Order: sequence, then C-alpha cells, then structure tokens
Amino acid sequence: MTDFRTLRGMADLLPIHTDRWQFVEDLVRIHFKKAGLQEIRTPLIEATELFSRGIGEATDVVSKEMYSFVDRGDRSCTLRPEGTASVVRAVLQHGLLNQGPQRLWYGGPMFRYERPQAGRQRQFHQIGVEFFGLSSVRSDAELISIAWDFLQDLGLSGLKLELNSLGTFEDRKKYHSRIVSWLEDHYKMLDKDSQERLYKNPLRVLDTKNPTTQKLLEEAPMLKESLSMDSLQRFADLQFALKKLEIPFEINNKLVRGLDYYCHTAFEITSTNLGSQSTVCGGGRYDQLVEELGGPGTPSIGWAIGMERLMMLLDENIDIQNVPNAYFVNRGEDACIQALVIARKLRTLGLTVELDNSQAAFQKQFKRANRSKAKWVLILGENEILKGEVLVKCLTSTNKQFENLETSFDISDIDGLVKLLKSF
RNA sequence: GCGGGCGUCGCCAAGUGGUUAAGGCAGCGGCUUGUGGCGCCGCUAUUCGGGGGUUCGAAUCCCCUCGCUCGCCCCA
Repeated sequence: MTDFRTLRGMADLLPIHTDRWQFVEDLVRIHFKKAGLQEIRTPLIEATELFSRGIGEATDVVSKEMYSFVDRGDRSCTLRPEGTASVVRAVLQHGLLNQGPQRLWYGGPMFRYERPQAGRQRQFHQIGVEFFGLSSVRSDAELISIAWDFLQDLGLSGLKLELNSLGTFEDRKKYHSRIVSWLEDHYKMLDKDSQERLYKNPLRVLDTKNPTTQKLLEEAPMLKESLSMDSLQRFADLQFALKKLEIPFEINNKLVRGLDYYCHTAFEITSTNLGSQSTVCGGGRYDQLVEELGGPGTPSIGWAIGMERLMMLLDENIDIQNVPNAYFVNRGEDACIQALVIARKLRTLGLTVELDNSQAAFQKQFKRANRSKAKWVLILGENEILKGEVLVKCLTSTNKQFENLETSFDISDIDGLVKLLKSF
C-alpha cells in the first residue's frame, strides 16, 4: 500500500472495467452515427459564470457543488459540472447556428463536489445529446428514441421512461405562485424537509418521500392545471409520437428537473436496479438557455446519460472481455526471438496475440495462457525450432470442431497459421 | 452539510483481552529445463487504517483522527 490514494469521489478504471466501458462507448458511437449526430468536444474548464448563469445561481449544482478555483490570471474557473452549458457556449462562439440546426453529442468527465454514494461520484462521466434549432415535438420524440434504443440495444431491462411537461416559462411562473401560496396555507402540516424546500425550490416539494406529505399533496394544485392550451397540445403530440414509435412511457406529474433551464418536455429513464440514485438518463427542452447565454433565441433539447450508473446496470455475466486470438508460449534463446517475430507478423495480419516473454517453465506459461482466455495457444520451444515448426493447440472446449486439436505449421507458413487461427 | 455501517497480506476473509495473527485466491519457487485448464510440496502480515490511552498483557476495551461504504439533500 502506498501513501497515495485517489481523492474522495474519484475512481480509477482498471483493465477489468475498461473492457466494459469500451464496449459501451463503441456501441453508443454506432447509435449516434446512425442518428446523424456529430461529436463536439469542449474543455473541462470554463469560466465560472458560464455555469452560474446557464444552470442557475440558485441550484444546488451551482451554489454548493462546483469545483471552482481562481487561476494565475485572477479569473474564476470551474471544472464543468455538466455538459450543456459548455456545448451552448461552443456553438455560439463558433457561430454554428448560422449553419442551420445542430445535432450534437458529447461525452466525458464532469465534476460535482458532493458526498459520494452508490451511483454518485465527484468525477463522473456523461454522454449527452443536444439538438439546437429544432422546435418540433418530433425532435423531442426522436431525441428520446435515440436514448431509448441505445439502452435497449445494451440489453438493459427494467427501464422506465417517465415523462412530464413543464410548459412554458409563463406557465411555470403561474404555477409557482399557486403552489407556493397553497403550501404556505398548509405549512404546519408539511414535514420539515418540505418546509425548507418551500422557499428554496417549491416545485420539488411535489417529489417528497414523506408519506404524510405525499397524501396531503393529493389535494394540491397540479402543474398540468397551469399549462396553457398550447402547452397541453404539445404534450399530447409528444405522447402520440412516442406511441407511434412504440416506446413505452409513464406520465409523472411530479417530475421536475432540477436545473433552471428546462421547459416543456422533461423526462427521465430510471431503473429499479440502481439503488437510491435511480436515474440513468435525464433530459428535457430548454428553449431559452441559448438566449440566456447571449445567443439568438434557439429552441433546444437534450439529454445526458450517467456512464457509471449505466455500467452498474450492465449484466455482470455478459462476457465482453477482449480475448486474444492466441497466447504465445515460448522458451529458449532462438525460440523467444522467433516468437517475437512471428507474433508481430500475426498482429500485422489482424490477429490479437499475447506474447509470453517470461521464459518461465512451460507449465507456468500454460497457466497464463488459460487465464488469458485465448482461443489458441502457440508453442515454440527447442524441439519446434529444430523442426522449424510452430505447434498450435486449441484452448477452448466450447468449439467441438477444434476441441483437442493439436497441429503444427512450418515457421514460414504464416498464411496457413493465420487461416487456422481465424477459423473461429 | 447531516445520519447509519465498516476498516486484519494485492484480493476474499477467521480471530472479540493471553505464548509463533487461521484459511482461500493470486504471486513466487520446486516436484518435472517441455505441455495447461482439475496434482502435490514449500515461501509470502514482527503486524491488524493512523495516533493516543487503559492493562502485567490489546487486532480485540476507551478516546481522537483518517479512509471506505450506504442513505438524506440533490442529480447523470
């Protein structure tokens, strides 16, 4: 044990994890490509004000969770706590909106100074999608379908899509005053947490876990009662589109996303297999954010998936370890250099070869060969060198055709060797 | 920021006041200079997260501290 450890809330991804991460990352790229999305990469550090203005001064993320510091030029800088604000900044800075609607995706680490728990770290990873300049409900449905189809393709089960409409900002403002005055009238009957939230973030009182408050709230004014006719129609249209896409969903009137900038569509994809932090994917529409950050009025919508939470949902049993085609056992002075040469040739021809350079006893090398899960083992020792051959054995018993197969190839017959190794 | 649980070898662990701190996995060496996945033998913690105290004596009791973990808040 050394003196140094990762900082609290920071995690190393070891080889056993990175195999799985790469599998997921490869799959999501395929999905994004098929959906015609383009990748955008922004810096991890931005001016603090970008987030305080974009996400909302009063939100928890901004008020108590940001990793901020003053740099040597006296500027207040912040490690990004989410992706959307940075993407909007980049889109505006480079005038991308002048080239028409943008359909973008991003991915990478985000930082939030919170107490770590299951499904929550201080450095965590998100992949997200943002559409700019698309106002139709069909974009909302399409955007949701991209997330849904990707998660389904990963073989995840037990996922639930929850949906709500927050209406326009006017709708929300109207509701805000209604709910606040109702809550004030019932102040004494609220639990302590809800009393505090009443002034901090009243819409979130709806989401309380306290059962008596929950019951009380059944009488409270509902958000949807404050929505305008247009907002209601829009919400109905979205539901219609999702039904056409055969994406199952549930309406959750209490779903209020925490970030200030959402309007109209808000949604979450949750799983019961995650512990207390059950949201894998969250998103919504934010038609005023671009303007808020100094750009032209631009309808926008996006979502983000939490990679760590996603990884927790992946079936432990699915085998996505990258297994080599062959493990190369070798021993002896001539053999080891010959093995190096052959291994390189095989790699050039597209095979993955793990070369044992230990010169350890054959027994040892064979043990490692098995552990590597390689399909084949190549053997080159003094006897083989004398005969000018490489010995090949099949290591897996899952394939009956090759089970217990043991054969030799002339050292110069690389093509024959490759043909066999590629045969399964 | 506030609660609960936990901290013995790289990993999983037994041990709850008494001479040398079980065991398993992994690692290394050997049986066997050459054939594994299921053999056998041996080696690997002067030390129990760290510091202080109680005691003839502590991994085991007390205090402080650090870390991990789960939950609240909030969010991906």
